[in-house]
Amino acid sequence: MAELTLESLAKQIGVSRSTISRVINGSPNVSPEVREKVLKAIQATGFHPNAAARSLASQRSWMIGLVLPRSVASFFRDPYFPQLTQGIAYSCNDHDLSLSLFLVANKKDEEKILPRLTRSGMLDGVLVQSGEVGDKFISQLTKSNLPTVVMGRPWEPESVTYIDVDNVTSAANATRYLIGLGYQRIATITGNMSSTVSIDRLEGYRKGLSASGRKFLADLVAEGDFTESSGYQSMKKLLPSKPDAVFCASDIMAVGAIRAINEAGLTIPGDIALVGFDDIPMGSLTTMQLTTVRQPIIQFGIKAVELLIDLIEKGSKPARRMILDTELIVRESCGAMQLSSNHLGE
Amino acid sequence: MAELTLESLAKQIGVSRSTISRVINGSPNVSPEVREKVLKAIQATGFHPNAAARSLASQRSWMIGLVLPRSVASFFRDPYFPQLTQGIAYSCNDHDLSLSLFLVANKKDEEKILPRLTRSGMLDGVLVQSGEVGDKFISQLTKSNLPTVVMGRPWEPESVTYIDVDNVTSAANATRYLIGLGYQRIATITGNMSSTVSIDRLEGYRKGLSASGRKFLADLVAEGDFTESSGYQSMKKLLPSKPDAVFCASDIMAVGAIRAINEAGLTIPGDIALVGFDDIPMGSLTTMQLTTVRQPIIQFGIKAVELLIDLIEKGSKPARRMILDTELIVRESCGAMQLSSNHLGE
DNA sequence: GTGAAAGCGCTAACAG
DNA sequence: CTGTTAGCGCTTTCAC
Repeated sequence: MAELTLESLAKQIGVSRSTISRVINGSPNVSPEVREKVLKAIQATGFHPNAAARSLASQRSWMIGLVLPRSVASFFRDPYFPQLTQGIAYSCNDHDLSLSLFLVANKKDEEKILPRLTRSGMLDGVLVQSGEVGDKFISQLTKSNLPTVVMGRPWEPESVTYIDVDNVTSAANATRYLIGLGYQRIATITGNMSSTVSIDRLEGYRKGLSASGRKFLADLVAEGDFTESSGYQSMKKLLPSKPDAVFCASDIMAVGAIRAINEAGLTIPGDIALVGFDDIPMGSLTTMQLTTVRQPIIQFGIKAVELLIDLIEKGSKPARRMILDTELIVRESCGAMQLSSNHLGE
Repeated sequence: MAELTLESLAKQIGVSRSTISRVINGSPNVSPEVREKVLKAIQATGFHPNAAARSLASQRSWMIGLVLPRSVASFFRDPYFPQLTQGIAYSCNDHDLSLSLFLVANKKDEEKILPRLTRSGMLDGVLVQSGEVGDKFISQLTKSNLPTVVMGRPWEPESVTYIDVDNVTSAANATRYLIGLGYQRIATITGNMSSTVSIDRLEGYRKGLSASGRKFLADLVAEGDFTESSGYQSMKKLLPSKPDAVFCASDIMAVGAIRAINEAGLTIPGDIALVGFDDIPMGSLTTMQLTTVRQPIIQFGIKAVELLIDLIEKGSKPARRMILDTELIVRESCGAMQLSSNHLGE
């Protein structure tokens, strides 16, 4: 088949290429009859405008990037990220955007990818996962002219647009909930403390304690790194301190903690109560019904895309901030089910 | 800062834009001195060519697509896919390609995405995950002019390029291995039989049985769908038939089977031996050391990208076919460890 | 070895 | 409401 272009199509149906361009781009300045005729021709020929030519002329690519910096190496270990990616991808479909995925493996990738992102005009904007404190790569991105939405609180939030959940309040609420259930020695397993999300959740844990007049005890805190095995190791470190409850900064670490608790011959929630964070689908991970702070992961992705679209269309300034709500989902592992039956309807 | 283009850069350093283009694209027809000067200027200014202009002129986008059809809904449930994606993304980085991700959620997405894929010139080629038998979307893709590599055996393999592991032989070997260990009633949990991979692994199971003169018994076969819960349900269905070993078509279904076996008060491998497929990282899934058929998932992604590059550069014809090897990883769940200590070094 | 010139296929003023 | 025209920033002949 001959190359199908605006020009050739235009000749076929006897209009100018501008007219076809107008109907494709939804311009109101086309008469109904002509629009009908053009639409029919497009349908019949299966014409689709050339993306490169379109981008070049309009200075818009209709493509956004999803960037996972090197510091987010756990990326495809934690079910959180695949879910997030799914939310983002579906949202892109709904908005007729294409999604480009950049997984940064190493320093060399960073150097190759950064200029491609910021200077090639390939993308209208990017979504980048907040990584470690001090990550140069992310700050170079936010300082560039490319519309950028950071997912998770950035290290230096000044004048950068980001979306996050309220980790501090969520963690404080979870901790206070455990206190309310009567637990005395509430421990926490944190993520790696080089990330803002871990800092925030630990901060929430502290606040939850102090709001109820409890002391913060260093030997009831263990640092993990958002992997299952770190949850397991951290729990083993905590056991000698005899906690009767543990707030885990992620579900996947809670799964590791469960393993350590079981191995020690202890029961949940009888000996140790547990609360996680995320509410990832646990079907395959453990049979324990985990009480957890639910993050609206899919929604997070959807909102992130919409925030980015807003940035692209209305400019990056002023920086915007969107904080999504979480919800404490009470299940077996915190022991509340045994104390009351009020929550059984969950 | 003023817009940086080939033209403006050329003026700055007193050469023509063709010359700069030549050094960027590695043409040999540039004198060493000029090349040096240009390189320095590019370095200093951080110049990066505009992607759209480049694509338009060269008819190449240096971008490939990863397409996950609707029929692969389990996508972000099974750890297999995130790993595969990672392999593909890293390989793209190495080859200076960009990766575009298309997750098809529904019929409407299919209709919107297909023409964008095949007619917009946005992509140099696509990788598509083989889905259900009869998937129209996939066959439209393979019949288009867009270079396409199918991952997994396609429904109609004639003249389509694909990459796969030898599922039939792998499953047959696993089955024969169980026979060799002395098991008498070997069952299997399959994936959804609408997919070629499930068909192939069941076929291998049959071949493994018949190669040893065993009969194929319908009540020792249960159909799952590659989810953990389907593994659990399938195992429950199989229990009344008293199998002493089970070959599971995926690790994630094996995890479900383990759960069902444990719930029934039976032990592994004492009462029932188990072999899985994939060799996904099980850290967080179960404490059982699962014997399994290892697929080289990351390698699969890397090779798929290289196959696609070959198609793009040398044309889609003739169709190519690449079959990767698997390896049986012997661990506790098949009972071999108790029979001999030869494999302990694994 | 280097520069000039002709597009690549589209959008977006600008006329009419 | 529609057509004409001038680019968007690059690659790629073609001369020199």
